[in-house]
Amino acid sequence: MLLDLTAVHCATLRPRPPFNLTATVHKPSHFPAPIEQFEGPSARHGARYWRSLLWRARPLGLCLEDAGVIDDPEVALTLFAPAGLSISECERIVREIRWRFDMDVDLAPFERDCGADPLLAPVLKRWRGMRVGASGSLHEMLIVYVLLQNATVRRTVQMMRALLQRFGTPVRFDGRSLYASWPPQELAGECEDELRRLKVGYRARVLRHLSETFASGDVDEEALRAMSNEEAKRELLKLYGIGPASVWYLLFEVLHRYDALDYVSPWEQRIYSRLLFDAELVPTERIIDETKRRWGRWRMLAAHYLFEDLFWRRREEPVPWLEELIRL
DNA sequence: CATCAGGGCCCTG
DNA sequence: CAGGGCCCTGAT
Repeated sequence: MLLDLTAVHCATLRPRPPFNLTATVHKPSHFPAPIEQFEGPSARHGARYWRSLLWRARPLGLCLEDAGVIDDPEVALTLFAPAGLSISECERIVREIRWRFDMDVDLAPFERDCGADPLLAPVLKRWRGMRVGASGSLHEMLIVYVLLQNATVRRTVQMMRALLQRFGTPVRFDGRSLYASWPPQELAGECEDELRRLKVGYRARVLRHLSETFASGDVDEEALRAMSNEEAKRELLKLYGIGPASVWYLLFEVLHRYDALDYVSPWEQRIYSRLLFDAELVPTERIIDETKRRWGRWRMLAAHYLFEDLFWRRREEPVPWLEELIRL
C-alpha cells in the first residue's frame, strides 16, 4: 500500500522577484494536514517544502527548496514519482507548480499602490514577496473548503485525516511520509453511508456530488482560470455544496483574484474588525468598504498579508483575542 | 443529563 | 428573502 517515490526530475525555478518562498508555501493560518510539510532554513538547507501531488490520478511528490533571496529568488524543485516521467510531462508539472504558487506575477504595482498605507507598510516589509496560492488542484481545494464549513479547526483536521486514511495513498519520498489525495473517481461510486462512517456528517452528500461532477469531467479548471470573477463565481456556485464562503476562498486562493473581497465570513469578520478597526465586531459592509478605500483592486491580497502576519505573530506570542476565536 | 452553536449551504414557503 | 435542517463535537 505504501508507495515509495524516487526523484525523477530536478529543475531550478526563478520566480519573478520579489519572491518569498517561506511565506508563499507556508500559511500559518491554515490547518495542518498530512499532505504537506514545511521546514524552516537550517545550516545545510534553505527553507524546504514537501507536498504530495495527484497528477493524472497518479501520486507524485514535490519538494521546493529556497536557494535564493527575496530580490534574486531561486527555487530548487525536485519531483518524485513511482516510475520515470517524460520530459514534457515534467515540464507541464513545473508549469502547474509555477501557477499554483503564483510565481510569475509582477507584484511591483501592488507594492507601489499599497506600500504607503500605514497599516500595511510594516507587514509588507516583513513579508515582501509573499504570494497567494493553493498547493492543490481545484478538486483538492474544494474538498478542503467543504471540510471547513460549519466546523471548528479540530473537526476539520479529523475529517481530513479520516478521508486521507480511507481514500488517499500513503507515499514516502525524500524521507517524508505523507498522503496523496484521491482522484474523484475513487469516491464517485462510494455510497454516502461509507462516507458518513468517517464522521463527515452532511458533507458526505456534498463530497459524493463533487466527486461525480469532477469524475464526469464537467469542471474545466483551465477555463475557470481564464474567466472573469463574475463568470467564475457563477460557475462555481453551480457546484453542489459550494456557496459564497467557499467561492470567496476559491476566487482568491485557487484563481488568484487579488480583488476577491466582496464577502466576509463570520470568523474572518471578527479578525478583520480587530485588524482594521481595533474593534470586536464591525459590520461586514464597513470592512469591505474600508479595504476598498485603502487598497482598491489589491484589497484581498493586502488583507491576506495582514491575516498571515497575524498568525505568524501568534507563533511568537499568543494573541489573546485570537486564541478565543480559533478554538482548536 | 440536555441543549446549543459552529471557519455554510440547500431547500422550502 | 427568511429560516429550518443537516452531522458531529465540545462547551455550558
